[in-house]
Amino acid sequence: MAGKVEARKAALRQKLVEAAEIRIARDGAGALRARDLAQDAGCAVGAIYNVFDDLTAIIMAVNGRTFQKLGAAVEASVAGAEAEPPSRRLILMSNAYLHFAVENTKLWRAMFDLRMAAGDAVPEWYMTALDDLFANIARPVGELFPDKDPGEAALMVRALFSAVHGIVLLGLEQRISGVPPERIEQMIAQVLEQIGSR
Amino acid sequence: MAGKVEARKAALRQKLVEAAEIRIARDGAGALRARDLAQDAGCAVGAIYNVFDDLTAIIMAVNGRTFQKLGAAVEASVAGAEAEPPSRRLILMSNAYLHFAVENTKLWRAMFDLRMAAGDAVPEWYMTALDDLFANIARPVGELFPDKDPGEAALMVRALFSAVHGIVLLGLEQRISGVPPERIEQMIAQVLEQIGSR
DNA sequence: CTTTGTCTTGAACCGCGTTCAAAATACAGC
DNA sequence: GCTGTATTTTGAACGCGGTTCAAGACAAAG
Repeated sequence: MAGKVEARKAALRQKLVEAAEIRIARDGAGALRARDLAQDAGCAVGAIYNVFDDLTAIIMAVNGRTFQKLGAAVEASVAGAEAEPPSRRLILMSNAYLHFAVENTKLWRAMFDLRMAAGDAVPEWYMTALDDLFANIARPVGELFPDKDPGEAALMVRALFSAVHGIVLLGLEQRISGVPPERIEQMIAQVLEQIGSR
Repeated sequence: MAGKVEARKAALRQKLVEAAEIRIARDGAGALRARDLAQDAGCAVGAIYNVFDDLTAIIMAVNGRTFQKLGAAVEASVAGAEAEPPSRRLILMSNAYLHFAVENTKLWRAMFDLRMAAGDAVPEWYMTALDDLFANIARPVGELFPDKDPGEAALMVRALFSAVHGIVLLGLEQRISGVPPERIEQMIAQVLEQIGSR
């Protein structure tokens, strides 16, 4: 039976990622414990390290899945809305981002909490997913500012994404704004409408 | 000699906070070690706990000082610029915020990294410092939108702060934008100018 | 069936926040 | 001062948690 080991490894990988996803979603990435994970996956603690370099590698794997879902949610929010004005589409995407963050707070946080270990090579899937997300934002931005050169437009795309991210981040943080999601929607709309109607 | 103990305690408090500030500024809050701190302050590990509840309390104390400095830097950036148009003043404050973050990255990060332990009472100094900061932002916002009611204006203030915070945060993060500070200034200006000139 | 290389196991290692019993120190009453 | 009591300071020890590693289990080849 050749390849049995490979299959075992792959199965363990998947079980570990699934267990980690459940635990992160419930308790946050900071509460993830190797021993709990091993128990969930029905393996020894040491086995984890045959399949992943360390715990952060598992969190990264979970983050990959989260990023996929986030991208899909944002993309879906403007599917079939091509006729809407560009600023409206920006607001739709931002609200999709907000709602994803509200409904998957712990998983969403895990994506940004993880301090990248000493700048060693951002994973390729990360850059791809990010580029996809930015491409969606770039379309309405291009319509709003047709005279901007590509470099400036790219900067604007990042600026808008970061701005919305900031509003969602601090809006969900108790100590800074601590306001209900409807208020956060208002904040996003206030800012983006100003930009759209200049 | 009554009160000798108090004096000792106060001196230890200060030495610990100073040592912690130096270490956080250099290595980040995550690298703060109780044993290192005790050595820096010339006391036993246990002594730390006679003076602070735990390590996060020390980080909080450092954050308090950082917040003071940040507030002062932002306020100074618009001192004597009352004649400038409001959107220009918003940009001045944002750039001050950016430069503070660039020059004190680790200390600035520490303020936001600290997960507030289960929502138990945000410290009073925190709310005060935040309100002071928001008051500075509220002035130009009030001039830009004189017709907005107070509630909406307050929301706008928070939205703008959060947006700028987001741009600075992700701008300094390698994996998302990873652009030089001048570009971050451009991003802020792009967004705020759109808002100012509606 | 034996050999050899690989996988799996979980006890052990180590770093680190925090605690606590013992030693040191401060203070009050004489 | 001196002695007894209370408080503070000490640092070794505790507990937790990520990671390692020597020993046993297992798979593939001869």
